Amino acid sequence: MSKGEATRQAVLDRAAATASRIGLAGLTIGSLAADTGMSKSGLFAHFQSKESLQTQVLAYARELFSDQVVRPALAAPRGKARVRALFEHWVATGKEGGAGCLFVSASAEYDDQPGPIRDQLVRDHLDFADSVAQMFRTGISEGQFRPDADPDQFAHDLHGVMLGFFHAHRLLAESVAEARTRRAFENLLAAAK
Amino acid sequence: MSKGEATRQAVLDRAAATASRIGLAGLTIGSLAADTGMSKSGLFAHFQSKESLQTQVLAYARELFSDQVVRPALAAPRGKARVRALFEHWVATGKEGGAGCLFVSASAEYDDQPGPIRDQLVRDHLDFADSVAQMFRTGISEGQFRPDADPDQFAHDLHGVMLGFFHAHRLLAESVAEARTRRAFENLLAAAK
DNA sequence: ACCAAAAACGAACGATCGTGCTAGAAAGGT
DNA sequence: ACCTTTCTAGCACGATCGTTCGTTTTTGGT
Repeated sequence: MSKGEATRQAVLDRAAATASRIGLAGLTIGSLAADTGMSKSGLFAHFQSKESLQTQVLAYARELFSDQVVRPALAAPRGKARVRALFEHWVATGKEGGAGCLFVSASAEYDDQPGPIRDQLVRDHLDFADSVAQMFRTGISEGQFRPDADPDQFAHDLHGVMLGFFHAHRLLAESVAEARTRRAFENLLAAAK
Repeated sequence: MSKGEATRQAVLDRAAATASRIGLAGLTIGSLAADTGMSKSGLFAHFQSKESLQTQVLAYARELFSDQVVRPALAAPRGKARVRALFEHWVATGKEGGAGCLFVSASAEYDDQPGPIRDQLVRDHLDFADSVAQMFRTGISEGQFRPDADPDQFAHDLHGVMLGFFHAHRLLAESVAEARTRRAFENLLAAAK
């Protein structure tokens, strides 16, 4: 990996961490340069514009999320166990301000602002929702879920459960957030069997 | 109502609308002044600081939300009907970018930034969650919900359902968002009976 | 060791940010 | 109709925003 690519990755890593705290729109070339010990112009040269920086942060976060949540789940046995593994890894990232948080806050920030950032968020979400639905579908064909259950509805519902988790855990710092989320998830699974 | 108070309200109304689109942190004295046809300093004089403006916008949005969602629900017969009315009005505000959206995006924005704004968001949410739980509790004593159901868990779950709705409706503009949300809500009610 | 290419820097730009200060316009009670 | 209070505009400030440009340093292949 070339030197330039290495620093680009380092910047993106730091940017993703910052963005999951103060939001993707709150990112600033200046403060990001200060964080990484670079000059503003030196950092800027790696990205052609601020918007490009933001979309690259998003792409970087998606890779992170895939590594931390999706791929580990795919390692679990297909069907219900895989859905459960997905949930567990998803919760785990949420507890430590991982990549999941970035998508939650970014989605809320850009849900009404057309442009490439929003487009990318939409694409990523649809992709991920499809993956979830597919995992659930496999559970149906394995006979672990009711055959008349709706995979897309399950993906939607699970997403709502996770949004509720992020809200309760990060905003309210409720110690019960995880317990409530687990109950909600189990209820979801129970309703599908 | 004095002239000053009238313009203050007008500014807050416009600010709330803008904030529900681009976020509470995205508010700007300058652009807000341009929107309302005032000078920057003339507008600023009504609020002592930007942060004060933001907290006042939040307070204004809470009144709006109470008027549009909570109070109409309280007009419905107690118990399950009231919970259902709450849900209906909640969905209605979400469909037209009302006050509910502001809280969703603001919560995501400030969930990791300590300060008065976050504090106010937490207070408002706890208050509202208590109201929801209380409505549900009444449903229990009316015999419409299982006596061993957990009112706080219900409030948490319903909130998750609504977050899922806002996400699907506003980000993805899914036409099925409302239908999925209704199904999720009915499942929640069914599980409580 | 040389040298082209890549990477980082420093300075500067116009714009806009939030925030004061001061003078004038409007409002409203008398 | 006056006078005090309230409201609004104009102007300026330091800071920071994203971005450009020219120069200097570093890198890595030969």
